Amino acid sequence: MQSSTRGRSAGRPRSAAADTAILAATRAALVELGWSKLTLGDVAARAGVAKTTLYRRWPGKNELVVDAVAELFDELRLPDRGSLAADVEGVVSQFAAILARPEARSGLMAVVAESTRDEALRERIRSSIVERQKRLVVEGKSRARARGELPPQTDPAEEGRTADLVFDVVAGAVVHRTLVSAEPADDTWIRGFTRLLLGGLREA
Amino acid sequence: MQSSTRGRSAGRPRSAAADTAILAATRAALVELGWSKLTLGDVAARAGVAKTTLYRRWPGKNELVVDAVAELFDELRLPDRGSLAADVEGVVSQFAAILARPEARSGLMAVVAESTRDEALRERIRSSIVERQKRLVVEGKSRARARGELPPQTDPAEEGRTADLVFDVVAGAVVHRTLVSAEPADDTWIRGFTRLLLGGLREA
Amino acid sequence: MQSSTRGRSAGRPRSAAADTAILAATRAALVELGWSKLTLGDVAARAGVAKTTLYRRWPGKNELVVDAVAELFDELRLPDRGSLAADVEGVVSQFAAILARPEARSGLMAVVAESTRDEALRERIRSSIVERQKRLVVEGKSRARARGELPPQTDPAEEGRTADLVFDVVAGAVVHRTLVSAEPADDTWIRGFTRLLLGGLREA
Amino acid sequence: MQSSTRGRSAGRPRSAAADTAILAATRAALVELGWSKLTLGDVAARAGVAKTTLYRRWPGKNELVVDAVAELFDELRLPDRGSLAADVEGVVSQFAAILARPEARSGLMAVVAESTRDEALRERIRSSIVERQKRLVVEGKSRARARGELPPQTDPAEEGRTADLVFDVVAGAVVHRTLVSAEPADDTWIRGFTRLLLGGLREA
DNA sequence: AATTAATCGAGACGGTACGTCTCGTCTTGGT
DNA sequence: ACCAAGACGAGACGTACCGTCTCGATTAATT
Repeated sequence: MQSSTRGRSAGRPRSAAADTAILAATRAALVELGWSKLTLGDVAARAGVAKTTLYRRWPGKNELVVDAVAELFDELRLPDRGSLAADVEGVVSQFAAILARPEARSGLMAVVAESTRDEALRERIRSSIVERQKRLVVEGKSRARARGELPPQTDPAEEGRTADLVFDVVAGAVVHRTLVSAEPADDTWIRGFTRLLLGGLREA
Repeated sequence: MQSSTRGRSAGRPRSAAADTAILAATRAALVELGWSKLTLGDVAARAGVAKTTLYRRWPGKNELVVDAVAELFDELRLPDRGSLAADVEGVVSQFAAILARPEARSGLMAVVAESTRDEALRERIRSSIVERQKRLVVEGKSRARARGELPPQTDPAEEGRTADLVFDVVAGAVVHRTLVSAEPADDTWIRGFTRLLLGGLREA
Repeated sequence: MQSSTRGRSAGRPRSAAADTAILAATRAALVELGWSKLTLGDVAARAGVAKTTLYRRWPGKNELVVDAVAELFDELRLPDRGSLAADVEGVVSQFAAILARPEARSGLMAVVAESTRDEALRERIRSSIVERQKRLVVEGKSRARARGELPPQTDPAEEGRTADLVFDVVAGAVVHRTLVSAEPADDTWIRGFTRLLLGGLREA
Repeated sequence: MQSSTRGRSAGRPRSAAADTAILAATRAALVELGWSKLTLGDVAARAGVAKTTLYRRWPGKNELVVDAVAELFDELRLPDRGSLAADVEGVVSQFAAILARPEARSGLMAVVAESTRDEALRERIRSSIVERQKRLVVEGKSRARARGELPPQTDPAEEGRTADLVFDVVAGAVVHRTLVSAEPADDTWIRGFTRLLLGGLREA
């Protein structure tokens, strides 16, 4: 009795609007309550959805928050500002702006903390957030190379290692500045950091 | 009438042994259960202490974990290995080793996450962990200066800013590498990172 | 749109079996532990029910015990033994037998004590126990009147007052004998009490 | 080397004022909080005394409340009003007045309830309250006999049984009226009850 | 006057139960 | 087959008292 070709199963299809509403409700709850006081019952209520609907789509709080937060980082862009230094400053500035938003601050570190004991969650974070944003480093480098600010690529493996290192340094420094040291990543700080990073890159 | 100057307060004094037992039990619970499944009732039971004793001394789970984790970082030393590069590699290596221990991994990020919504907790982390370990940066720099590897100090304010920046970069990069990217900070990575950092420092 | 008239409310309906199990468990706990050592957690465990289920249905220990004890008194019957004296002796004997059971002894006085400071509880006791059993007095009187042992009813208000008085005297005397004086209400005592009561009734 | 005859032990003697203060504080707490919310810590604080002092003198809450309540019933008097009926009405009225006071209402029934599972407490209640007040029945009867309202005593054992019965009926009826039926034992009720009681007594 | 010993206040201690909250699952009837 | 509603078993939360225990400080009677 299966009419269509693919497994378009019978019965009422899942509401597409529900996913959007749930993720938005999750971010709203993160803003108001923070991660530890966020409850799935509350998210369901905000989204106008039953708890069962929520559990049907996400295994639990951690995975839900990862998805809700991941969307925030997709806003990052790498605008061409003419020089490598300016490009780096621009993207760092955008990154700092996202980390200044409470829904990101609260959620991101919490799921990272949880991920230290949950391999599946770690993988989810890596694929949804980390690897997804490494595009910025790769793109930035190739653009700098086109401008002649960096020497042409040599060993691809070495290339990957350097990209990973740069990503850890950039993301780590901004996160540590804003969340651990709890001081603003303002323009002065960003300029200082960029000078240090590019200096290191030229030497290495 | 109170005879003495300060309040050698009346009543039975608090047991000093209890504090030690509680912090050790907290670390043990972090290893076994991780932050989110750690319960204060369980910690109390492990420490052979009543829940009330625990609540009498710490306001809650977050503050307890901060204190339990802070002690771990006091193990950090800055041994003189003859050159700035070797010194940095040494301390980064120790730092990475601590972050490889599950009681640190689980606890540290979680309290940072909580601190995004709790000013008092943020201050506790800062004074117990962050500021406390900046000593390493200061000491390393002065040692390098004595060796002539760095120019003598000029502006003290500028000096402080640089120390903060270096601390954010070092701590942030190692944390991001081990917890977010979830890859080991092995000797290869440490050498690469140190080269980048020192290159940047010389330029800046 | 709600189709039916009254709120056949949505959601899973409450388990009817739980109520029965909880009241039985309450009586069992009263027998073993008495009122003051009875805990709602223990009752829930005995009934194979979660604490929340219990709190969803009763506001607290007092109300639960009232309901558990009230059922005991519904066993009282007024068998026709041929004369008013024999009827009274019969029902007093049954009443004494109930008060000899530990689940009644423990619970009844305790909730009466609590009710001195809780109007709602007082009303609950009155409707579930006191007024409910006054039927025995009314029925006994009408039966005696049919036999010609008592004069026909005159003033209905006066009638009600007398019924209340008789109920207080009978219930009070038996309770005081068994619980305060703490001596058994055996056949000798019951005969003596019945003679005194009926003597007074004929005069009054 | 004990000099004196009795064991007048050395050391600081117990404060006599403390007992008075504690019993008064207990009654005050009964009025404000009732039995179930009365805590020994609170009583100690009201009495300006340490908890240890209180536990040194009473085994627990129940015994303390018995002693605090027992003093209330010592106020009962049997004034000579000229006839048995008037005497009974007088003492019943006093008894009802005491039971109208919250410190008696709250405490009395609670300790009776507790006593159903505590033999030592039951004995304490009996000796401090019940037997102590049976004097009223004995005195009332002998006075009535002197007036010729009752026949002279015959069998002493039978005499004791009757006194017990009368005490149970009087105390039980008043308690039941005021605490269980929770209606006032006003003059109308007292007159009705006295008529019933004396009618029964003359017949029996 | 010095000694002795039980009392006193204060308050921390190991326990236990409280009543509430959230979890993730399981029934309902309705769409 | 999906949905909203809401009851369910489970178990941690942070608080309140329990009755006991250490403290140093009093306070009389005995030396």
